[in-house]
Amino acid sequence: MPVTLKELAARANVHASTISRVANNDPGLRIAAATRSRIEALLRETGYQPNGIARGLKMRQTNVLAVVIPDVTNPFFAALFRGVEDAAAPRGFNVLLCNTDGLPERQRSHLQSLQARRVDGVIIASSFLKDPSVRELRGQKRPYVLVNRFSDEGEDPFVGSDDLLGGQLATAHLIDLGHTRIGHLAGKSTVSTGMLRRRGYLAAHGAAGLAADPDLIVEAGYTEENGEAGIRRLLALPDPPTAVFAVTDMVAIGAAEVARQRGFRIPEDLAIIGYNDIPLASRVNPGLTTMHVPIHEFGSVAARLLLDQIESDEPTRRRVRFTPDLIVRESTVAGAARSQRTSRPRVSAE
Amino acid sequence: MPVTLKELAARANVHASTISRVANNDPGLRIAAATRSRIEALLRETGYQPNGIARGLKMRQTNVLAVVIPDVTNPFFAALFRGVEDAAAPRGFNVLLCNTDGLPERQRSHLQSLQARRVDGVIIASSFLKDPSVRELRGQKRPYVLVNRFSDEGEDPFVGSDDLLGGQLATAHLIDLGHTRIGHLAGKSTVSTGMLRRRGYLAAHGAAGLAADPDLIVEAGYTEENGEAGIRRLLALPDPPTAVFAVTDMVAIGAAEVARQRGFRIPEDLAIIGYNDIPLASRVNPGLTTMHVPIHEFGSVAARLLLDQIESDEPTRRRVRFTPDLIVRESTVAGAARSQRTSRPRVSAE
DNA sequence: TGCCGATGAACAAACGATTGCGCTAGCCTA
DNA sequence: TAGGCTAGCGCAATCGTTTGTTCATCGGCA
Repeated sequence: MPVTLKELAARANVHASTISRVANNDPGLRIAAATRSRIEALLRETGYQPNGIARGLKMRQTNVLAVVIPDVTNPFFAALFRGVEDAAAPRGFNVLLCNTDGLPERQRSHLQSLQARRVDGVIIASSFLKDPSVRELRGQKRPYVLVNRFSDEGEDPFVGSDDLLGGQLATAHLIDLGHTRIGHLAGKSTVSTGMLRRRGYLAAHGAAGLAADPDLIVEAGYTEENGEAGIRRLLALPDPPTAVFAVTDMVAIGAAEVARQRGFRIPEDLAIIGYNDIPLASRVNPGLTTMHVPIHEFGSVAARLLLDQIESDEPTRRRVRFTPDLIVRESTVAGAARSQRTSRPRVSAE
Repeated sequence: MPVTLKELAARANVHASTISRVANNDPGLRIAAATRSRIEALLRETGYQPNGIARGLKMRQTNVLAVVIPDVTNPFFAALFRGVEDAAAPRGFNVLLCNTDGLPERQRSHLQSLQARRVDGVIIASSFLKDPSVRELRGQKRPYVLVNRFSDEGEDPFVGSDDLLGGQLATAHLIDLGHTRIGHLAGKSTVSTGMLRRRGYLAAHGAAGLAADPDLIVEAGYTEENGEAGIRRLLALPDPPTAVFAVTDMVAIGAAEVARQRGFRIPEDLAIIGYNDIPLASRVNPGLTTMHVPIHEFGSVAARLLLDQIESDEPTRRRVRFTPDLIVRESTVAGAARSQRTSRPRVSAE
């Protein structure tokens, strides 16, 4: 049972408040040197640590952040979380992790629970374009930051990549390689990344004077299984694509696996490009061409945005968008250098 | 600003305590039907949620668990965490995630912070054999469970695999394939998994009447980089091994990568077996032969052990050990069926 | 009519910390 | 010697709940 202020007070023959001031190094504290050293000795001796709960109640601050993601088993979100914790821990914050599996009801119940717990801030990388739970969050005064995906009109604080540009660059890469029938394993149109990357895909076609065949766009999802199912539909087409832009690396990996099982050589018969450059991307065979985004930084920047809001006690509307970067590997260009980065990512913040 | 009991009390013309009893559905509560429905309507209308901090202070329970791991970016620990959360969330618990990067001082500082926060229980998958921070934990009355690695004399509650047997089975597999010079990329001897799997490696040699060459054992570590460095040392030997047992899949993957870069064909020139069967293992090329352990279950069983302790308010000494299972892939047997599981894992609990 | 037992709800004391303010010595000054 | 200043602490309210106890009211019964 940890020691309390009151017990220490009894032992030192002073009032609890005095112990508290000494422990907290109250700057304006006038105290006899003897008393101070007596108390300090006692603090060291007992290894006193203030009860964070009581302190949280009084101070109205818990020093806890929460991260809400679909699934930490997905390397993208694991890296994101590390970014958050690496920025939060040095500033004395612990981080709760909540997995939603992409289910709105789990997201709602997690957010409710977080509100009841009075966490100081929430990072959500799991939101939909029209997301009631995010709307609620806007109503409260609790700081929050959206990561990777944004919601609605985009008035929320946000950290992510320029998905429109990314989708465009990815598709343009395939076009540059001479492909004209390019499939798109798209994300949900209810999710910003899905919508924007798809728009980028279309924009690249437009810019190249290519007509985009609607049949070549299948709304897959974000998981490996989604990629497997999606590529099956594309390959079943009468005139199947020679290249595919997948909305995420996991989708691309699932697609590549199925294609290979069906005897397609990659990239000769089917070129594939993903998005995010998760660690796994450079490790699969063949290495996955993809759009690199600074995942770890997403997390740390989001955390800093949150912490600054908490410390300054005023909300922000800052939106930080990183420019994605094409990484060419063997899944689009046979014999490409593995794992080579073409340039450093740039950042644009508003 | 969320509504408080006192405010509701004023609005309903009753005392705060009455609201509290209604909200908590106090079984022995005698209350006029009219009052009750008036209060219930108010509760619904305002969406009242008790302040978890105040409640935690009074009840001496936070409904928060913590998971302490080296790095969630490692798929093994990500899966472990999911297991914990999947078991904890339905019972109303949230879970803090703490990454230590294997640094004892970060572990200490996290554990201190967790103690100050009065989390209800701690799951540690990052402990050393002689671990001062675990020793401290034993001193407190806070429930804890060690996962995967245990500490000291092994009197702590624990969930993991039978590492001695696992090491033995892995090595025996290589011996069965005809290898006689088998390298071991070992874990730290200060960590239970490292020590036991190494012992299993030696035991398999003994059982087969093979002499184990001490030069073939290099204490590598647990990361991919450790595997890369380790295999370099093994390959630099005058009489290098024809097969390698790596203490974890990540180490095996690092080793395989370097070996392949050096022109070794796997498994023809060098057979490699790992441990844990992380998702990545079936996806690298060639597929990694490994010892399967139920990672997700590690987490969920550990969480249940913890929750049972918390609810019953009495500590446990239960130790649950799963039997690892050989999964043969192409990294030891050319043309082996990918991803095939030989049998269901069995469990032994004490 | 007077007493008693339910009934329905208020009171108040925690839980452990923080913090503005008040109080008591002692010393200095006029 | 009285009044004032200051150093050095203690007091007590507060954060929002929970929960054992007390209190008032009312109906029933003798």
